[in-house]
Amino acid sequence: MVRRMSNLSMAQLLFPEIDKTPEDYEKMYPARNLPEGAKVTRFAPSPTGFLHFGSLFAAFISAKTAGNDGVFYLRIEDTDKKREVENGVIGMVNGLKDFGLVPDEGAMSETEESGEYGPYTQSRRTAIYQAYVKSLVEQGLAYPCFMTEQEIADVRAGQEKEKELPGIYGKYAKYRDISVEDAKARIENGDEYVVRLKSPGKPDGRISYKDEVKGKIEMPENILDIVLLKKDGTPTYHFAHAIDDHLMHTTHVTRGDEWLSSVPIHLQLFRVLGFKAPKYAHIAPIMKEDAETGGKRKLSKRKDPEAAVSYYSEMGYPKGAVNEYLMTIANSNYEDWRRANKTESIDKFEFKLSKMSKAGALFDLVKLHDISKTYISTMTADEVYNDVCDWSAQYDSELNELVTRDTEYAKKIFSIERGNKKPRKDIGKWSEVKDYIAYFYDELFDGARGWADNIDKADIKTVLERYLEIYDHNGTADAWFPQVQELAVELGFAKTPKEYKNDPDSYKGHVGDVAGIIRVAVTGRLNTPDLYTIMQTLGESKVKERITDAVKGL
RNA sequence: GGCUCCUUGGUCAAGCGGUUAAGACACCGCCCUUUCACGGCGGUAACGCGGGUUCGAUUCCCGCAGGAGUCACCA
Repeated sequence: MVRRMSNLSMAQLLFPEIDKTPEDYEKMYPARNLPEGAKVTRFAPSPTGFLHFGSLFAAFISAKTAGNDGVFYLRIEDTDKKREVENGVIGMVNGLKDFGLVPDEGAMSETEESGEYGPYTQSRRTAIYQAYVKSLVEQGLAYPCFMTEQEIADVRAGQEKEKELPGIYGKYAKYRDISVEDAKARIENGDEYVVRLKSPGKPDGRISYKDEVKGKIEMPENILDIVLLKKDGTPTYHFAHAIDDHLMHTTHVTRGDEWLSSVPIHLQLFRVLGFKAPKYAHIAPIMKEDAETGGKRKLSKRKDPEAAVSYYSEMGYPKGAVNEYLMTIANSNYEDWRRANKTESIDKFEFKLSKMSKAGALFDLVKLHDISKTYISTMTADEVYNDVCDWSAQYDSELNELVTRDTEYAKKIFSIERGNKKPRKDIGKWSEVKDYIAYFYDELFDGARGWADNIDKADIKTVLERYLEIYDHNGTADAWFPQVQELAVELGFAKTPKEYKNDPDSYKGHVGDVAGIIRVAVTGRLNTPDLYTIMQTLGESKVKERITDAVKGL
């Protein structure tokens, strides 16, 4: 009885201003009205403004777990002022949006948010956390701790020396049973304090739970009197996680597996608070081959440019392609599904947490590039055009000027060998486009160069001069190649590569060499898409001008 | 160091007691082809090590090794 009285007055001493109770908040945030089995997930970053590829992956997994029926929301974990960055929130929101991840509710910018379960920014939820801590103190489950940093460091040093579990617990929990009078005196004296959980854990206790991706996991129970509220009154991650995910009715907590080892703390918190714990899915980090050690390591913000999602925007990987790649890493059966459902939306694929890999996958830029090439090859010319415009507007003003100057011309270029049954797979990212289309624009075309060295310069000249004479811009695609063949035969080249192969000494080369000469004259390249289409796109005068110039240059 | 997770080709990975150990990317070869791509066909290449259990282990158990994560008033 005395004990209870003192708990109540302790709570009142610590939180005189807090008048709401947990019950009040439970009423404010009732269960969500969702279909049976619908999942509620979240992405909860610190607003550093820097979106790591691994975080994007975690957000992607969360969003896919919620699927179409559930809710995926964005919560901002800004309880550490040291980490904060100006406009960090909008940076995260835009980073997600760049890859098509738009939360159903939650923070939208530094000041705006949507949804019924807010605030979604932890710095605006202080009163909520404190109400729950107050209640815990009333129940004798939490207490103020006045240990100084130095004291804690000393305790730790001693524990390490004795090879004991480091932390504040048992006999090291100096203020576990502090009296109200003592606390009052210290507070009046201006001493700073944190509020700690009076951990009910037993030293040899074990807990086990089933992780949605890692499977059954068994760990020692938490016995540490962990900090609930920091000295400035803000909550620690652990406490905020318990309160927020409960009040926001999160059903599945998907997060990086660096959190795996704090699950015992979290489960204990949920139990002490009387909450039902959510399901956890701990996902492995995306790794990177480490050139220095030859091993694997996490994608590093400092060492790897591709760690920042902005890298993919800058390089111009379409968001759909990045999504394809993420899903490939997430669920390996996705590639099979995609092959069987080439034109279906990625949303039709049934993503499963249980199919995720337990170990960290090595990031594979080459594979991303391949997936992106395939993805872009299925886009229409208009889609390519629009994406190139959007990308270049932000990252390459010269390219942007070129493609927007003459929209029809640009679209014609992007239409070449596109939309047929075997579309070209050549562009992997938008930053390659300028080089790829360079010869369609005089400003970027740097002349006929790179002649194949198996043909004499004199023969090249003859080919071009004769071709100029017979070139018929109004000819059909079907008539074009036979004409080149005729020219080849006339000038001593084999009509087909096969003929040449059978008797190389009788010819100067074959029709492919002739086409190659024209190709170099017109485009300055040895490898291009279909030459006829290119010439049609360039226009008669431009083709003739290029060939004429090439002849002069020889 | 304690605790915990992970370990199939170069990479991502199927597999869940008996398989010629899938498939994809990359690489190599051939075919197709006016070039380059694409596409088609084929090829090289893997169960970390040591013990068990079992008629039989990639698969189950135990060690070991290696890798990763975590041990804050950071998330």
